[in-house]
Amino acid sequence: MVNRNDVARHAGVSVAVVSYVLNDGPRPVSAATRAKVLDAVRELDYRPNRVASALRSRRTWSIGLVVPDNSNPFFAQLAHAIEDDAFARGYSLLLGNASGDRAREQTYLETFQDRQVDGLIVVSNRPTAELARAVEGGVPLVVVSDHPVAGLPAVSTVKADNAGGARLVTEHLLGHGHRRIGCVLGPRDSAPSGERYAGWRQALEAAGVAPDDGLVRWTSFSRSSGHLAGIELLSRDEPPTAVFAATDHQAFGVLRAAADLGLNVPGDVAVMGFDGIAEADYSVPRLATAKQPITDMAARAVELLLRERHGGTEVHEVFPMTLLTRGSCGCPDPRTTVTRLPSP
Amino acid sequence: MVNRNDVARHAGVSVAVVSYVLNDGPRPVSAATRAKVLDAVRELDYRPNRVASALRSRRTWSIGLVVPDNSNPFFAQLAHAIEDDAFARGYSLLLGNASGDRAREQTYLETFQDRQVDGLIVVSNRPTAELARAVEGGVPLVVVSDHPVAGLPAVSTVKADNAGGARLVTEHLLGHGHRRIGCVLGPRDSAPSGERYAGWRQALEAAGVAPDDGLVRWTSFSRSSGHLAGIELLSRDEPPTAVFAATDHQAFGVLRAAADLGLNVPGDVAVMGFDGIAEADYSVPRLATAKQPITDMAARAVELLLRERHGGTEVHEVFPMTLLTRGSCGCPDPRTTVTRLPSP
DNA sequence: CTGAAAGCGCTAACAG
DNA sequence: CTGTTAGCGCTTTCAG
Repeated sequence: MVNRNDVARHAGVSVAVVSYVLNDGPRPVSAATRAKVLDAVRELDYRPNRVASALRSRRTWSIGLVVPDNSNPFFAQLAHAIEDDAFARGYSLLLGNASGDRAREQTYLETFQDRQVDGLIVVSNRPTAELARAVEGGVPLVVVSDHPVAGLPAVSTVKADNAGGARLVTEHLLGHGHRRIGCVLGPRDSAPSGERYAGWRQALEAAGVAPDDGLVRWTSFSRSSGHLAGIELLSRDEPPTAVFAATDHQAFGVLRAAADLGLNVPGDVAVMGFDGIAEADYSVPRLATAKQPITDMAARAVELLLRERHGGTEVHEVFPMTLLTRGSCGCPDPRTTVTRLPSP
Repeated sequence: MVNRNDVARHAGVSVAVVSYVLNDGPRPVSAATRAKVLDAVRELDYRPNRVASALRSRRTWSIGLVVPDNSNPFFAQLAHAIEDDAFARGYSLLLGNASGDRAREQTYLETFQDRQVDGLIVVSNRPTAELARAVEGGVPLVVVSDHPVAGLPAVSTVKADNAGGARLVTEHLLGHGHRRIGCVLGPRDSAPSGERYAGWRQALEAAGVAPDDGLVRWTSFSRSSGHLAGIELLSRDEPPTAVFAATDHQAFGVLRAAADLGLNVPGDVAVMGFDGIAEADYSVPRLATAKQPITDMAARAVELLLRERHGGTEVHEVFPMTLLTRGSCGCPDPRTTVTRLPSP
């Protein structure tokens, strides 16, 4: 493999000059010398070894991303958005799935630090404080989707307004005239889950409807859990007339449950989700939901992460959610009526 | 940061011994010395710098994965499966999205090599030969989902039996009595797309039905393209009574198109997809499809990649597909009939 | 403006 | 069984 010494020899300059040219500094180089070096680089097809560069400069130009499960569309879309930003800034992305395994998540936190990543973005069920403890080495860390706790180490966080989003959804269902609104949540110890539950309660109470915990299901954030919870709720003697699911994934499960029970959505039961993943626009009926501004959150997470290199102070950002009304909540579905196209 | 010198000093041994202990070789170490070293490691909370180790040993314990789009469930599930295998073997995964941009894909191929990955797995629309050219540095490469071309450099490939899968699907629709079977494909220059088209033709011809290219739509592998193609096909004067879509994503678009046109699936039109992504089991109706053995393919890709380190010869593997019949093709949906559960 | 030289932290001969 | 030492390829200070 051709290395920097070969280039220096070929160009008839010292190895330092090759660095100066390639890194545009830290010392200036005359135009003539620069040209000689660039020619040599081209002729030898030289590509700097980023590992050696990282060792010396203490900068790997890589960031680590740990998510619960990259095949869950919400995390997938978040990961893609983060990768976009990282790529634009010249960083590469190391991706790890916790896969519901604390030990595995911990291993990734450690191995990414051992690999000297320039920063770590973590999406986790674990409280931020616990994650911060795992990152004592001084690697910048940004936590996505958990809430900050007072008196933490310098960890920035980025999350959506979970309670506000849940209120938006619940208020919208109330607006459709529903009073018995079921609520499918994630695990009890998940912070986002608790906040979405709170939003559901707040909206009901504000409307003078007593929240009925018999209509609440604490389960896990998956389609199958949503399906099961949906079957349970919709099989009650007095079933809810609408269901709010804490993730779009769970809402898909509820849509399935309704179909399994021969119920029409939104006629017999309205369904709304949470997250605003892209696939929500392609279910039948289309899934009404509240959208997290995924790309904005991703952009901010990367920005905060890289800013911390320069010793910024930590920031806790909460992003507002947007209501997306579609067929499943009882709103007219804009594209449901399609004029028949002429055959080509 | 505590480094290996600190450990050696603390343990009262030489730096070499620290290496021998931590790497379990290449020289043996007495039990007593080993204990001293391990104690020092624990007391100092020492973690080896993997960058330095990589520079010296020429092994990064990382592999690069380039996919078109990690938020597409098929690639997401493939990436997850690959990450699982990599993790189990102690490798970390660098993930890059080509995002439909040749230049970006090329940049990733290069930057991952510059980062000295131990291997590269690429899923791409570009022909394998072209990818192989981008990887001259001798980095092991495995291409997923494209077909091999004779006379290539040593590149192993892994793919599903696209034509066979398409035949399975088409034969199944024929078995349901359909004769006018539409076909929604990806881009014309995509090899998998061409093979799925061939499978559709073969099945029709074998059944004595003349393939009608008026029922074929070459488009892109997305939900929206599937939707548009579905609207077109189903709005014809003589619409197909069944549609085979070359990806599940496209099939979701076709399901939407049917709903938009007020058509019942499978009553008015049967729909089948291709890929077997997890979400196909949660659409309404459930999407019948042919499943690629994603985890097997991922496992094999990683295995071939790492085997090449030891100078194996290239292999081209084709994985068989499995038919998954569900409500959308006209088969009874096992879980459609659910006994009402008693209220809790 | 350019060159020489000292490492970054680790591995693995080679020597004892 | 253990210690010494020469780098891996690069960056950057310090001299010239």
